[in-house]
Amino acid sequence: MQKDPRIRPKLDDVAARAGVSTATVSRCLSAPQKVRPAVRQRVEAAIAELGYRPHGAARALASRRSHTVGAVIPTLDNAIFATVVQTLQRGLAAAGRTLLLAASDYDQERERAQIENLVVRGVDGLMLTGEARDPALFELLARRGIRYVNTYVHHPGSPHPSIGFDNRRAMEKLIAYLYDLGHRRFAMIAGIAEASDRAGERIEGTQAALKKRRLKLVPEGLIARPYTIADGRAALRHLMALAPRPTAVVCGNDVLALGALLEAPTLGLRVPRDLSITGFDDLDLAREVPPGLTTVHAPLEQMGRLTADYLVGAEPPGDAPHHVELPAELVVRGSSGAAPKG
Amino acid sequence: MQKDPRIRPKLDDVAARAGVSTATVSRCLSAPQKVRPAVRQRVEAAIAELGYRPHGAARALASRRSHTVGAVIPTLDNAIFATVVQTLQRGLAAAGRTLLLAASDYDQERERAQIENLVVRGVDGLMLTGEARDPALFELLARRGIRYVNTYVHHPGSPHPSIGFDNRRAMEKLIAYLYDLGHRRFAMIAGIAEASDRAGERIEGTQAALKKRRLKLVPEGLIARPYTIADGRAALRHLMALAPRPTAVVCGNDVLALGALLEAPTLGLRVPRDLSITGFDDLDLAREVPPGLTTVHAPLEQMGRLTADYLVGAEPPGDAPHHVELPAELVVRGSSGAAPKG
DNA sequence: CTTCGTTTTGCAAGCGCTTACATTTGGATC
DNA sequence: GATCCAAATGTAAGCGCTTGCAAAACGAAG
Repeated sequence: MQKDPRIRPKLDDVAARAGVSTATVSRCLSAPQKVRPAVRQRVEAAIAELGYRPHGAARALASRRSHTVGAVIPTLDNAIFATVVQTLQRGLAAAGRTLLLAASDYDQERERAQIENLVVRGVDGLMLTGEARDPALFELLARRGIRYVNTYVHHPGSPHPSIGFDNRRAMEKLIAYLYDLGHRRFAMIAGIAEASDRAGERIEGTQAALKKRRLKLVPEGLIARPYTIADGRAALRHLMALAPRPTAVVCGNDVLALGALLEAPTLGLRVPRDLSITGFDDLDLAREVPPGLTTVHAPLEQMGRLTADYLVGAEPPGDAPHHVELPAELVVRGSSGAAPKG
Repeated sequence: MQKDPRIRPKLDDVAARAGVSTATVSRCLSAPQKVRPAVRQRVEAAIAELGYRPHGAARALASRRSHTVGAVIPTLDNAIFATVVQTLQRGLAAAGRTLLLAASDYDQERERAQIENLVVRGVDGLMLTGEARDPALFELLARRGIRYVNTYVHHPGSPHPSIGFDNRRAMEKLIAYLYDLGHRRFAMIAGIAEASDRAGERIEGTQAALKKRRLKLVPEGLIARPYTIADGRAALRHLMALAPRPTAVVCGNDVLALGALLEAPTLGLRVPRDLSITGFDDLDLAREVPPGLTTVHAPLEQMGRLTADYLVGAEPPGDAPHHVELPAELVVRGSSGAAPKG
């Protein structure tokens, strides 16, 4: 194989061409202010002429920083993760970092594997989804000095940094609102708690809020389903076959709620007159689909941005773990209203 | 700083502990069948006891392969990219590769920067969106021997590998279908051609198909908009203010079509009786929103899977560029029907 | 023109691993 | 047992860059 120096020139080549040492070229790349303008210009010219591009792995090896951040999310199929990843990626790119993305498909073992993999890849920071995972993983991250943060949750007491919102409290607000509208018979179409601690917290929050009001879900009124519109539809059919029928169906997320909302007419139900339906997340669609979906707004952009800031941040993590609570506000739209009489 | 060997043990430590050379440990990691089971076991025990994890950058530097694949997409905010990235990621993970993700936000300059960045990171392969970009970038990839592929397009004549579908042909099918239903007055709500060659191809495909039938878009009947539901709504209002009114509104993608579909009732229009609306992509929602959106199915999962296979593939790229055409089938649902009389 | 204190530069030792190539080992064969 | 071959293992030279430290260059001050 012919060794053509034009192909993949290295630091040495640039140094030779510019008539300086490799150290100087290296400094031009990572700390330009440390090198005299005249020299820098020569070096930059050499770089441009040779089409030189630094070798990331070599840099990472020598400098012990990869300028890379990892994220492990359940799936990109749901906009709530896609949006956060999108914002995160933007923030990282702006700070010269590259995003390594992994999806766990809601599988604990796969999540572990992905985290390990990202650690091996040398990420400087790591965004995680939720908090439910083997403590050994957190230990691993701590031992390697990798900055990480749990997102989509807010656990002020936890030793692990988090940036997110309080899922339980949001459900409390929602139930309070529906209760004040006169609803007393509640049902819930929830996500799978085993797969997602956020789904679990929303269920718990709902149950706690009801209990506080001396209510509970109607018998068999809690259905847990994965996140698809079809699941939401099917679940609503089930719930509406119960007696007594619930007057309010609280959904663990907007996708399920959308399914319920679309199914209602086919069951001869008018929303919100016969039935109130609520979601969680506030997807774009929640605003668009008639009559508008009452839901809880998940502050996704904020979460992504703050996560990027935190993971890129230089300040050494303080003594207390970093906890940021973002507001998850109730958004009232047309899908909820006064409970039907009787 | 105390040097605790338990923290970040290295290959040497494992080798010492197992009483073998570093070469053997290395082989245990990357070619286990080359080492005798007894020895391998000792090494694996040592690895486990020490909690050893290889150093990705060092591996990449020494082996000249990063086991990393990059993807540059316009945005994750649109499910059509999220789905492909999701599938791609799965395929890569299954092959032991990690995905580096970058979004260009439909900006050429940003795309260039992202590609360069991924090259510097040492990706072994690269998924690109569309084909419209500075040839210098393709040269760069070729020079570095990085395998890449354009997706979402099919350009059999191009020197650059592609895995995707024929956007023009899909529009031809769609127009043929509408024409046969009696439609003669067409309008289009398209994506921005400057930002996306796919959007451009869909416009051209539509215009060509109409021309072939001695038709064209009604005057001022082509509106280009970014991808949001609100844009689709606004665009439909514009189009319906034209005289004569179009009887079929062809949309460049499902999001715009959804907007149009949701706006129609507020304009007093019944779909498909007064107006036919079509989309492109076949999002999950297209099936769910009444009366169902007629659209073109974009084979996203296939595209993601094949892209992963190709980028992971070992066979050296043949002499002819790799081109895979995926079917983009018309999916007829309730939003299209016979043209209204008169 | 010295002398000193600052920058600026260069030198060279790694960073942790892979992999030709050389050497040893373990059997199979005679 | 001796002989030979293939398979297993070890040796050590990098992979391309960063960075602590030393040397040189530069100016300001005397």
